[in-house]
Amino acid sequence: MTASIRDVAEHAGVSVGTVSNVLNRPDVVSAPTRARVLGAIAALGFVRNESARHLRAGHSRTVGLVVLDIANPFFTDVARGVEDVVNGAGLALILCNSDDRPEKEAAHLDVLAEQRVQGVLITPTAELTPHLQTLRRHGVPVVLVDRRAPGRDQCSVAVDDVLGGRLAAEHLLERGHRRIAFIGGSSGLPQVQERHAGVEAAVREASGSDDALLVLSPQALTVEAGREAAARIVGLPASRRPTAAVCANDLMALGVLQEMVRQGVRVPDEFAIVGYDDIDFAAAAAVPLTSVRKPRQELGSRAAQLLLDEARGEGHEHVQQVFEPTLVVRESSRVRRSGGR
Amino acid sequence: MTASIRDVAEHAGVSVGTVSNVLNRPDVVSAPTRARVLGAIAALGFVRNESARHLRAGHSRTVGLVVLDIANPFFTDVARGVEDVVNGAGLALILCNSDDRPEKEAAHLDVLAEQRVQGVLITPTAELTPHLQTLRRHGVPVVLVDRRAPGRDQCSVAVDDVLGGRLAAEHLLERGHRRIAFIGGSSGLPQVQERHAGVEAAVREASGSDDALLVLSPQALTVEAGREAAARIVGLPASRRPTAAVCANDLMALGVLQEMVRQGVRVPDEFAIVGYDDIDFAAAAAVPLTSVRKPRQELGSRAAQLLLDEARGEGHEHVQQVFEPTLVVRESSRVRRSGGR
DNA sequence: CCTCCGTTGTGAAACGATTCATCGCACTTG
DNA sequence: CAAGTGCGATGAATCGTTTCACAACGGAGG
Repeated sequence: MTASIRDVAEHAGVSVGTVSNVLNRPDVVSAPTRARVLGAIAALGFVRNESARHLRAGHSRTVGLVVLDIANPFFTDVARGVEDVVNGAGLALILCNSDDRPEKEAAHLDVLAEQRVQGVLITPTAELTPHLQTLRRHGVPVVLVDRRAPGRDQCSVAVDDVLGGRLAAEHLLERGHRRIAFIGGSSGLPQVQERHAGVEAAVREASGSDDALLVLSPQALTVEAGREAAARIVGLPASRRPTAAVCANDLMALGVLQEMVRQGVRVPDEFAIVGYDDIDFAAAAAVPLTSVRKPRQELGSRAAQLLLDEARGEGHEHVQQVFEPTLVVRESSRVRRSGGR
Repeated sequence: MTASIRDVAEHAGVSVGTVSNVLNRPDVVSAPTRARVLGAIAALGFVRNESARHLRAGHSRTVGLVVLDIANPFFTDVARGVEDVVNGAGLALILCNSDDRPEKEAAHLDVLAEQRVQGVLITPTAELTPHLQTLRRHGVPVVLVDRRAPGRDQCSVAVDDVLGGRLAAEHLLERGHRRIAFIGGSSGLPQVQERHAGVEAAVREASGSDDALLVLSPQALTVEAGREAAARIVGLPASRRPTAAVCANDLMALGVLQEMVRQGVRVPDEFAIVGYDDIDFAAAAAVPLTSVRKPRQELGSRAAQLLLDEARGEGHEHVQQVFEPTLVVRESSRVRRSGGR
């Protein structure tokens, strides 16, 4: 169907080696020959077969990125950062979505392994999945994104989520909130656990115990889950009901906000909300969301740079980079309250 | 580095052909041999080289999707629909982002052509780019997404955007709005032009002329562009200022809403807003957005099905499918007004 | 005992691009 | 004039997998 390098050679009256030279080192080919070959390429509409190149070269020109939720703008922002760097290096990006499900993640990793990608960027569902281990044992560079590497033998680009959780909780405590909810998730993502730990530490320091902290763990980190969590909070007796929540991400925070508004609970007067990630939509919400900001795009671009460096080989040193999050205060937590109930 | 089929053959004491048979038609291999080969595969951690398979087979196991804006949830929803179908068929998806820039689109298409993808799903920046033409001439199936094919010789999955624009405008006209803005974009996307046409037709039918329609065309279809457009509207003298806007997509609508709120213009009382796409965030906005709903995920899954059918060959018939949009009314246009001043 | 047949397994020939040792040729130089 | 030099172009080998014609072998049937 498609013209091969042999067809081009024939059409131009040269050998395949010469065509390849025109493609890869034009300087060693004389001008007239080069012109003839280029003419043949144009005439036949020749397009290089990447698989053949790859097979011969031993390494492909693609990189894989596996995210937890493609519908979460946090990850599309990360993906943008990755894409810029990867495309800039002349490579193609295969973007995969695991939906926080280990089976889907495993399937994607299998495909990426078969494609012989130069490396994999991943926010994994679990710490050390067998598929990830296998990949690394095969010498495929793997960089963890938004997740700290457990050891020094691997690159990672993460955010200090304990600090993030602490920032969020301290902010609410300062505003006088005494009963706080942490709305996390049940899948056990370390990011969520760390945020939880930060919140817990802050609450404990402020109140001496963590009775003041209510922990909810819906299944997923989605808007829908946030709505459900809010409904449960509203259903609590007033004496035990928290007056504010730290959410594991902005999607949940938006869900909480929606449900609170729907139920007639005034935000932030009756209930304050702090989100996490500071996606663009946080600022556009019904009540603009206070959120913990992470350098989303930079997370992606830095991770991609580390991956490319590792893939290039030659004295690569593993880096476990940790960014510091900052708190962006908006309406959803603005009003000062006068101490507990 | 990685074990090849030859290593496996050696390790199992059989020929490469037999290993291949174990992989591709296990039934023709005797049970004991099969077991030995599978043992060797496990022992060596053998992973098929997809490029070599592809090279031999003549066709790859990947599909490309090129979207206009990966940060727009509309497209991530479409991508989800595509992914489900494509992965379900055992293929991998290469997701690319053109940012509505022809050069980026062209670069992505080049890469996809070199990868010899089975087909391309694309929301193109322009009608008939040379790169798309070339791709099709090479026999690569191309399905247009959210864009009607110009002829019958190609599959497409689109939405009737003229109707969508009309629904939005008629809704506002019914509510008594007499001066309406259409906030589109300058890049000339047909989708936007059609929405514009629908709005214009409705306004003309209602008022006999289209003096009542103010058209703004910021550069991009983003939140930021929406904010700028809103600022311009607020800056108009009251006598010429529209009382409502139809936006080319929800991102812009969110931007318009944000700026209006910031400037103290009450929505919907002083200014009504209708968005387009009905992304999930539309319902979570400061003032929940009225929007024109499209079957986002279905758009993707249907397009992917058509692509796979075409790629399979054998009596494929091109389909130009058009979905009907519906209007979802929310707060941002709820209040009835008493006719223009 | 010979032939035929079915079952397993073999090995070489592709697929398309790259690489590299080699060759032809024109020119320079001693 | 012979030898040396350097530029351009050549073509065979190679990457890993699949495919397919064919071989080896054991058993059944005549």
